[in-house]
Amino acid sequence: MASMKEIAARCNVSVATVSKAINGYSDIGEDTRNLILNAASEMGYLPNSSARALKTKRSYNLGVLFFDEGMSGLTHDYFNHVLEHFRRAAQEQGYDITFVIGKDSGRKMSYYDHCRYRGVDGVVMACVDFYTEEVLDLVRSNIPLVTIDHTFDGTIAICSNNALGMETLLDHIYQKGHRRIAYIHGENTSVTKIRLSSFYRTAQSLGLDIPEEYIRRAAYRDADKAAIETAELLNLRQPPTCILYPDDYAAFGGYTEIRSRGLRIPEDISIAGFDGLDVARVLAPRLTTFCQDTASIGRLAAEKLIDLVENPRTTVIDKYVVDGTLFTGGSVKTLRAQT
Amino acid sequence: MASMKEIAARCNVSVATVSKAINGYSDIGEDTRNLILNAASEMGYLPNSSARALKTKRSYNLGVLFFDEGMSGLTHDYFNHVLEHFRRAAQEQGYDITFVIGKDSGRKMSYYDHCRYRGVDGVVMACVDFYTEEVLDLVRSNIPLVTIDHTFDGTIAICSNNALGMETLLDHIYQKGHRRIAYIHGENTSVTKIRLSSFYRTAQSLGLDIPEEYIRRAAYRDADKAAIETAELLNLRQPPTCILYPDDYAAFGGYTEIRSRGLRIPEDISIAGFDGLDVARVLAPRLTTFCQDTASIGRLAAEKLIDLVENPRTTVIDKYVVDGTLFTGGSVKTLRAQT
DNA sequence: ATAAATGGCTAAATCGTTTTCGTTTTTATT
DNA sequence: AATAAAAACGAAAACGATTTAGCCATTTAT
Repeated sequence: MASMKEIAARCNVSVATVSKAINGYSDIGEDTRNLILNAASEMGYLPNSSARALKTKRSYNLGVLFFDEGMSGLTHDYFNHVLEHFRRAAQEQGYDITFVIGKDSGRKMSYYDHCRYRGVDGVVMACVDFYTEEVLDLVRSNIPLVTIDHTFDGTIAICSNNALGMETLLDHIYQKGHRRIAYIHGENTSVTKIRLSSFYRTAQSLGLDIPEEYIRRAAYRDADKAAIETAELLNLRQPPTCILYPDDYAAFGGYTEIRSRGLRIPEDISIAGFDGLDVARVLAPRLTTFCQDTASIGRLAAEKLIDLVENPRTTVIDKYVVDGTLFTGGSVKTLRAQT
Repeated sequence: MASMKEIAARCNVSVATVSKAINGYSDIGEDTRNLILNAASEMGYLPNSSARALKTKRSYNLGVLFFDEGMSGLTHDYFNHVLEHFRRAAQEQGYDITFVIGKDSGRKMSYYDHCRYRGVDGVVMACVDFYTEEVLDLVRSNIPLVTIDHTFDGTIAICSNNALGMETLLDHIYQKGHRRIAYIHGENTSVTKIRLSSFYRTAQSLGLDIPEEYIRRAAYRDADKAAIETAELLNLRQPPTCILYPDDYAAFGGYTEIRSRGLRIPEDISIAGFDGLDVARVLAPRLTTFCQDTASIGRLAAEKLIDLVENPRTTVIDKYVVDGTLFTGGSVKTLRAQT
């Protein structure tokens, strides 16, 4: 309500002086500054973010771009954990966030246009299909960008260490004595590719032979599909002794299918998830899974993005890899070594 | 990049004319309008939201205020479902959303100040502690407001029909033959109060006698506490035959505790949840629960808030109650009637 | 033929800041 | 005492839109 103009009038100074006093410029006398600051707080002055943004071209707003196969948006477990920490870190530094949508959401504006329209200072993007024209337009623009779990040339990337996760998980299972290990992987994203290749690489270095029929596919968080694929695996003449799932939630589909056949976990078959979200904690036996460090990922993304916004560089090739940790539940049985 | 000024220059008209042409005013000739519109799209014109907001005092931004005991934020299952639909509905109508934070988040600005600073056109609030001074300042302000699952005088409220939910659930369980029914309720919020009183009311109308020791407390989504309370209930000399939980996730704590004692669900004891979120779907047996209609709640909140923003009224006392539906899983056993 | 109404357009003020470039006054330097 | 330098402040333009009031030229009514 109260503007600089009113403060200026009250203090008999110009609005330029008010602006400088409030923004801590050095060419304002001690006494006038105090006069102005007191008046400002008495009058409940707040800067007008629109006016400021208009003039400075800095909105203190960060765009969040998220799009996944299932259109789950904020209900996406992994993403909302990352985003929650991103939001906190951003807001601690005075940045608010805005959800960027594109034509897929029925609007005429593209992602890039939406960003321009709102004047966001930077954008974080996650889990989208990274290769549509609309996304690439944004990537090629001069808007500071941080990608999560994907690497573009010339952008900052924050990546969960999926390769390590898969390696750790598989190694753990191997150490427990398992040799027939199946992997139901997720949709065709860069994350999945990394996990899959890590799976093969680790298997090879362990000397494991993974029959092709042990590799199957179910979408992220699709428990029903996971159950179906589990059934397929169990029906094999030589079923696996352990099944890996794309995420903890999908692993539930496994629990269901396995138990509906009267089999027990882990006595009759072992399973493991990926993500380490809350759901993994509540099952009995607890699910062995690889916990991604969503807090660090979100926070780091915010910090690096803000740093890029405030210290523009022409070329950026930073990639930060965030490690996770293995959570050992009771869903993987210790077998005596057998080949 | 391209501003109205540039379009005006290119078309040899004034910027006023450009503005009117773009905003569909009637006093612009057919031909000039087309000229301008073509130039605008060729030049990739986009309105500048800051400039527009500065002049019109309408930001097309809606504030989202959410605060819960556990600081779960976007990871809160019920809330993120509601919010996802709120966001979609809002963005369909050209509104973006901004997370409003207050002093609790370590910033110097209060909720109200944050709203003023960003010039949000309206605010939706949910699941916060509705009676802090900071929140009340916002409620008493002249910013259009919609509350979710809480009623203030003079604001629009969108409420999930928790009373119906509890009644439906309890009635269902009663019909299944249960008479000794325990209820582990959530934290002390208005929602919990409604459910609790509905529980008592329904119990009374069914002629049920609920011993005080059957009523216990665990925070929302606190599976561990729920497990502890479950243990207490099972240790009673006269344990219940069915236990109600504050939410589906908490019910998991029940599964765990119950099974760790070698008891079976529902053969030895029945349980039911509340919320009907995805997690309820993946357990075996599926959890009987009351599904809140988060999609309708979120969408309705957006529609009503935007309507209020665009059609200001001085007094508002609307309350919309959104019904949910019972999901009958296999977690409640049919007993032969016994008193 | 004149007055009134209409259509099509513009000038200019305004929203609330930031920022450049002065100007004035004071203080330091020689 | 003259000059230079520093300190404190202000005028005004600019950011990109919206909107009011008015102007001019036609058209229509009288």
